[in-house]
Amino acid sequence: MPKPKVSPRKRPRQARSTATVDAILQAATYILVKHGWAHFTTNRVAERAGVNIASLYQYFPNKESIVVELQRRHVESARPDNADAMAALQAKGSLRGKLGALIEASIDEHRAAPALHRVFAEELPRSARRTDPAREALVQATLKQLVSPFARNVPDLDLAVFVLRVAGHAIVHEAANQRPDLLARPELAGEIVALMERYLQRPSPSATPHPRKRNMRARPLSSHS
Amino acid sequence: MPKPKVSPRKRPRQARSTATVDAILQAATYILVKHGWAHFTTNRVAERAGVNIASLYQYFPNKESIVVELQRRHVESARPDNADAMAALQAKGSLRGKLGALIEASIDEHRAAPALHRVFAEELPRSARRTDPAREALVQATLKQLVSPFARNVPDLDLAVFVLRVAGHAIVHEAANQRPDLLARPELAGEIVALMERYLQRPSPSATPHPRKRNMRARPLSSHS
DNA sequence: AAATAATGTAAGCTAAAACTTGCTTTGCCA
DNA sequence: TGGCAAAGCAAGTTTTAGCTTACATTATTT
Repeated sequence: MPKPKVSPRKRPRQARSTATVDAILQAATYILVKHGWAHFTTNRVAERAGVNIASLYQYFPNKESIVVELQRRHVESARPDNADAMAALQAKGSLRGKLGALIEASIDEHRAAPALHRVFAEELPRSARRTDPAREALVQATLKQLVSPFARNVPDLDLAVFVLRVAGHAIVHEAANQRPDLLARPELAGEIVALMERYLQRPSPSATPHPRKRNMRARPLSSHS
Repeated sequence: MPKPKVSPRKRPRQARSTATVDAILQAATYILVKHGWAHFTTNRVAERAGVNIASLYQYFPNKESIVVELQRRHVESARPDNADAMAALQAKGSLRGKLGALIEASIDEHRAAPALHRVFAEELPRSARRTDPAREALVQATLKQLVSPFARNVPDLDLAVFVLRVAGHAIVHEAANQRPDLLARPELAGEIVALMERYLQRPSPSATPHPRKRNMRARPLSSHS
């Protein structure tokens, strides 16, 4: 399989052409969000952008490259936020504070453009998706650095960090896409922090493993189907 | 937009034709798993199945209907497992036992056909995806029933159940798709249970909010970036 | 202001992929 | 064993969508 091109075949040099490119990307965003990848065609994008299809192909070598550029601009615009979040992270001394800053940043990012975010994460085929495994690994490592000083009675820190990372992201992502009402509520971040914090800081194993005495107050009201 | 048809235009009546349908579905599975939705074409499916394209269209009105049937059979085959899991759930008295049974069932389900599961969840376009919102709501309600007797100091049970449901599923799903090594490890279920259990059973609010005395042993080794 | 480069567009081409038509073969049943 | 319905297939048709060619227009440079 030949690696598909991704970089534009021509760089816009005049104001006119950068406006054209912007129009194309804006139209592409609209089509993707409104109709999904299945109906995302170059002809349609060009039509909605009000530019000729041939002009589109002057700046984008193929269909995929349009959404690649969209994703590039998307993460680009999120970078300053990430920098802020990182600074805030260093400032907080407590685990709770650090986790809170992290989650808030993630929620903000999802709030910014939830529909587009969903398309990138769920709708694109693998060929057009910018999966950056290096970035994933970096996040994993950073998170591990962050939480490791606070972990108590965690048998496998790598496993725990995986659990935390996936859970945290999934909750925010799912709320953004399926339950915008939840994303809007201020308690959400606190709940995720609680989930993570208590998972990381467990009582010493000797306290729990006594099997008797466990359910002195845990009997349900009625546990029928 | 006219609702696309989904039911076969002709029901197979002889053994020969049910074999044809099976061959089509098997080929469809192969193509989907191996090459993804982008390369999933009716001609290709028919070719691999060794049946004529016209025969395919005798039993499937269109391309989408093939993967819809695939999904139908998939959940069909998972149903007995679910029944078993439900029975096991009732048997366990403790929260830990119930959660453990639930997670184990989910892990088993993902272990059974991880590649196909991934395709259904991540690769299909919305038009071909069988999202059953009623089922989602049912899961949410069932889970709430299950955990509500055990929740301690949880401010909003609905929110908490959302958090649990999404986190649990995401961890298993992500492990199945990105980290098969993790899915194979027996500790995984225990970790997820720990995450859920401790999140649900929190100390009374008056115990934590003393800000001093918090970090008597939590100072990191070295917290440089 | 002429030359040249950048940008824009009308009108297609092409290949692929969804889907049909018309006919033959196969199996069931009296 | 002949009649009939189910099943199968060769060879299309048609539409769609990615992409190109050849030319026209607009800006920049000297």
